Amino acid sequence: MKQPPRANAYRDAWAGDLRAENAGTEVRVAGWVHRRRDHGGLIFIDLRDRAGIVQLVFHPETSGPAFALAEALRPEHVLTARGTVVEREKANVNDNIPTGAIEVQVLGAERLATAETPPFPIDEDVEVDEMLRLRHRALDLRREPMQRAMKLRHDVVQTMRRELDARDFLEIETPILTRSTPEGARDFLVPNRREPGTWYALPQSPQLFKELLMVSGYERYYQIARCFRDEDMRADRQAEFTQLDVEMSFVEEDDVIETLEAVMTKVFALADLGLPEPPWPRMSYAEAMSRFGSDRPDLRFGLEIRDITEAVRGAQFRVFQSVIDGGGVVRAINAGKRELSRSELDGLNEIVQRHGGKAVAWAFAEDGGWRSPIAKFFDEDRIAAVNAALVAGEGDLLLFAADHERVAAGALGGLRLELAERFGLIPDDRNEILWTVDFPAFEPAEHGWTAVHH
RNA sequence: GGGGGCGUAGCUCAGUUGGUUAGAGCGCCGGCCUGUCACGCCGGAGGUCGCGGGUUCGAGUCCCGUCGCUCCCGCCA
Repeated sequence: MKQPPRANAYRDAWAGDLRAENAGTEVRVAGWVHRRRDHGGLIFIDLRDRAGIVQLVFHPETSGPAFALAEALRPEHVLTARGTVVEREKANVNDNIPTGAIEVQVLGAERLATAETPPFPIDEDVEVDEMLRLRHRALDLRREPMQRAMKLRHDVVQTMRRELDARDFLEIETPILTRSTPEGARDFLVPNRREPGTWYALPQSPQLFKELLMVSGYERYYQIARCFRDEDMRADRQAEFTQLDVEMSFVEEDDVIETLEAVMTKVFALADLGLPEPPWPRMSYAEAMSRFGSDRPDLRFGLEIRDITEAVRGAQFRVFQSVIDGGGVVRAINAGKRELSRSELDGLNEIVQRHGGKAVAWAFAEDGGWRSPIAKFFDEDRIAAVNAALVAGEGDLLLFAADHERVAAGALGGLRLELAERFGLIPDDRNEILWTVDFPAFEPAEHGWTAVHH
C-alpha cells in the first residue's frame, strides 16, 4: 500500500507495511487473526490485513486486559490492536515475511468479531475442492493466492488502460442487453419483459459495436469487455470471460502490431514472463503450418515437421504414392533417439487420428538404413534422401504422415505436441512469443469454405 | 451429447484378496509452556465410507442404479 489509512478508531497503519523504520512509533492496526502461537506466558498473533502480516506480541504485564483477550482469539477473529513497533532481536528476525524485522508490542486490543472455525485452511495453500471454496467464497478470497491473483488482474487492467490512454484510445462501453450478434457460439438469452416472447442476447464480443464506432469516426477504441458464450466449460474456459477489445481506423497491420506489442510488453512484464523486447518475431501462417502444423506454434522445443514428398516420390510404397498422385504430401518428424515398444508405436496412430490424420508410419534410422515395416518399399537412395532431409542420426525415430497438406500438417502438429509432452521436452520456465501473420481468410471445409479463426 | 477418473473425519488423503473395533497428517477442544513464527509437549472429541438397491455368513471394498465433482473429446476461439 502506498499511503497509510486515515487514522481512526480502528487503525492508523497497514499491518503488512510496518518496517524497521517504524520502530519506536505507536501504531494501531486492524485485521484478521491469521495464526496464534500461545506460549502460556507469552502469546504471538499473526495479524493479517490486505498489505500483509505482522506479528503482535501479547505480554501478561504490558498488554493489560488484552492478554486475556489474546488467549481467547482464534483464527479469523477480527481485531484492532494498539501497540509499539519494536525492532526484533537479531535471533528473532523472521526473514520469511516482509515485516519480519519488527513486531508490535501490544498495549491494548479490541475484538471486533469472532469467527467460526473455517471449513478449510485460510493460512496455507492447500488444494481444496472447488465447490467448497465457492460455497465459502468470502473465505476463499481471503487466501493469499486469490489475493495475489486479484492484484495481478488489477495491475494488468490498469496497465492496459494506461498504455492505451497514452496512445489516444478512447475507452467506450458497449451494451450488454442487445441483439444476437452470432460469433459461432450459442447466445445467452434474457427474456424481455416488455415484449413477451422476445429476448435480449448477451454479447459474445463487442464486434459489431466497435465496427459501428469506427464508422462513426471514433478512430481508436478499446474496452475491457465482458463476453458471454453459452458453451460447455473447460478447465481453462468459462462461459463468461473478459477480453481486451481494440479497434483502430486508417491503419495497417504494422500499426496494430506495434500498438499491441507496446501494451502487451508492459502486461507480460507484470507476470515476469521473461519475454524479449519488441519487435517480436513474425512468422507467416503458411510457414507455421508447414514447420509446426499449428497456427500458434510452440517454439520452446524442436521436433519440426519436414516435407519429404519429393524424396519419396516414385517409391514402391503405394500408401504414400497414391496420396502424392492425388495431390497430397508426405511429411515427417524426427522424434530423436527414442526407444518405443511396438505397442507404443501403434498407439501413435490414435494420437494422429485424434488430430484428423489417418495413420502414422515409423522408422528407426540404423546403419544408414531403416528398421521399419515399410523399409522394404524404399531403395537406398530414397532412404538416404529422407534421412538427409530429417538430419537423422543413429537410433532416431522418424514418423511419417501422408495426406492432403492441411490434414498432414495438423496431424503431425498434434503429434509433435504430444510427443514433446511425453518426452518432457517442454521447459516450463521458458516462454516464447511470436506473431503469426498473413492468415488466409477462408479454408476448405467439408462443404465449400469456412472462415479461418485468427 | 460421448468417454475416463473420483466421492471415506472440518480439510487433504490412505484403507491389501470381501473378514475383528475404519486410519494418518493438518485442523478443532482441554491441559502445560515467556521468543515462537507451519511453535512444542500431553490428552481428547470427531465417521450415514455420497445416496438407493443387490450379491454374500460377512461389503468402505464386488454388481446395478442414481446424484455430485473433475478431466478429456464434441462444442467454442
